Amino acid sequence: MKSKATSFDIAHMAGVSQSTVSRALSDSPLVNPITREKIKQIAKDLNYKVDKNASNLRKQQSKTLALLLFEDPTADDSSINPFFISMLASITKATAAAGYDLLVSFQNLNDDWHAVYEDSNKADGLILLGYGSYTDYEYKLSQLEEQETRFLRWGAPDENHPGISIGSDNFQGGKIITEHLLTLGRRNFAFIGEAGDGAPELKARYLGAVKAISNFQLDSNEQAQMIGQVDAISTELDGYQAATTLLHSIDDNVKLDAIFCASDLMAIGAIRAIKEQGYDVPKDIAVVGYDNIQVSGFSNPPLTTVQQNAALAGKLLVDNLLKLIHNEPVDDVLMQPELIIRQSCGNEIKE
Amino acid sequence: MKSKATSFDIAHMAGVSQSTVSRALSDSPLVNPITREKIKQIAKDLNYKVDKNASNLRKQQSKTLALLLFEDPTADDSSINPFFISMLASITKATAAAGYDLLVSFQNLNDDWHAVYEDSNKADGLILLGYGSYTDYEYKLSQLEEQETRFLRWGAPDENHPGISIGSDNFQGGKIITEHLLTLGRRNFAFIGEAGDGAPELKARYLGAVKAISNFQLDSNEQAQMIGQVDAISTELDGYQAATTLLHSIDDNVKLDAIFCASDLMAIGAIRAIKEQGYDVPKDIAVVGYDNIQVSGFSNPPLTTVQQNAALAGKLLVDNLLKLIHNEPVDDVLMQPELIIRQSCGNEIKE
DNA sequence: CTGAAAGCGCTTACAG
DNA sequence: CTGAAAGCGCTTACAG
Repeated sequence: MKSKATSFDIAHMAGVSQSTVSRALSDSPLVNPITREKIKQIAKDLNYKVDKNASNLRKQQSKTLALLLFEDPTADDSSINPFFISMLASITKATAAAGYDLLVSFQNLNDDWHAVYEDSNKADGLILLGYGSYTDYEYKLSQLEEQETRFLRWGAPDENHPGISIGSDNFQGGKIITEHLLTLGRRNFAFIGEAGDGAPELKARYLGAVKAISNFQLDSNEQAQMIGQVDAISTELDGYQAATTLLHSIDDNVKLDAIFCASDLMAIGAIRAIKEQGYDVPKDIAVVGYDNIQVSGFSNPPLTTVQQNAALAGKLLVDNLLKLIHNEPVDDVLMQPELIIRQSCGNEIKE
Repeated sequence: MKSKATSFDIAHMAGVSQSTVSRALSDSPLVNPITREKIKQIAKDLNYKVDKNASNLRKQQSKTLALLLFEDPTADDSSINPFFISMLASITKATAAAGYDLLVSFQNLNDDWHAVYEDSNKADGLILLGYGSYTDYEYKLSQLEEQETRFLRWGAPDENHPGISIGSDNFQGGKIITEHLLTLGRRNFAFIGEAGDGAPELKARYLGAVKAISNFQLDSNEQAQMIGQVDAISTELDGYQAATTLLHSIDDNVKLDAIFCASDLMAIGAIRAIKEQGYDVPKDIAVVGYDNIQVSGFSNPPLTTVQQNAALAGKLLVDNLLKLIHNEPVDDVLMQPELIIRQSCGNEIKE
């Protein structure tokens, strides 16, 4: 490989000092415009680019952000949470728009990841993206904070977690979609998805559903209830199995008429199971999901679901992280999800 | 922010020279084991991490790879080619496994992207990922090559393109899926997807289909033909519109019985259009796609399609790029795609 | 407006 | 096995 030109080479060719080259290329007003143009032309001819390692070292910054993605270790490439994919895209774009580079890393919760990027000056700040329990994680977050690493977490703001976070209001999401089902006349609900502390996002969706039901009872004096809940993580197969279990375990006297799945993929699996058992969706049982992944518009029936705004989320994460880096104050943000109504909730039973 | 510890701080605390600290932390055998452990302990206590900018500057490397993703500028975040998402994941993992970091960037074909990363010493090599015409692109590739930038391109190996590439055999993919349809008794084909030079990957799929048909005629002396082709880019809507156009334009005397779509998303749109026109899939018209995206297993009917091995592709790209960086010889690779048989091709008509 | 010089934090030949 | 020193390629105070 040809050895690359340095600012000294340019200086030599332009007949000026290396300092002047550096100034000219960074558009310093201190340089004579004619000199500047001459230097820029030479730099262009030589395809000279400022060495980032040197300039970052000198300036003590990296103009780089790092995205740490925490995934379920069992997930293979194709099963990465689709919402995260959208986030990844929007984060990448927002980062580029701000003139920063993005270092992407898929992390395992067990890795010794904390602080590596920022501490080694490869990144000016970190974005942590991942669902799930942060218990193992707590300690590392505190460490990040203690080291005064600039980082932002995707997830529900929570006083028990160190650092600032931007998240979607999962409780509200579970509430509005359940309210919609109640409006449509559904009364006997089941939830497919983990509702324990290991999956706080899903738990919040569950609690939102429960809240909607109890509000409804209070307001209308009508009966409505959550009659079942089955743990399930994320895939189509998880949803299929959970729904199968659910249908077998439900008391025949109670007519289950709505299943709220904590993810679209699980909802699609649940629909498959329900059909197999001879029920119709949505006539017998309404099924709704969460995420509004691309598939959900094309499932049969098309899925009613809750959408989180990934584009906005990515932009907020990047913009606020940059504020943090520039020592500007940043607050937690709780984004409101949006209800996407399609056919799987049974709108037609009202006709 | 606390100012970070440097190797001099460690040296001072350990009562040794800074050189010894550097050696100890890089596990040089030149350091007394006891000294080394002492230094490592202090470094750990201080949460010291080697400054990458400094060490990279000194070593003239970055231990970083850059992934440049070229997307259709019209695509929004959610419509990024699903295959690329899988690639992104596998590339990320392969990069991490090799001890490298990954810089990710979504590029516009018009950007002045060429060479920036490597020339500025932010990356040791580049991976270029994107479908479509490389005409605008050609010049920049030559420049990369001229500058002796280490880069690898995803796409069909092609003598007209500078540089080494790893790609999937799209011609073969189009051929095998068409052969499968022929085996199932389909005779009158249409292709949905661009078949021009602007989309060489899709064109190759089309040509593979045409080849399968002409081979079949030769071998069996039976009639089979490609009776239509409609340009379409990528989305469900594109497929829907293209199929609608197709059904309206086809001569009534010829019974179209198979549509090969250049992507799964378009196939799903095509199925929707076909059903709307009152035809059954696959009874009247078989529909097959390409990509094997997650949706395709859940469409109605489930989609027969062609799968490219993204996990292997990502690994090959990274491994071979590293070889290039280490001045080892690397060849073009043409990967063989795999036929995924589901119901949309009409297997049941043989029963 | 320009140049000489210091220094960012490392790694590594050189000398011992 | 260890240390003193050079130098990677920049940016930027300092002096003019």
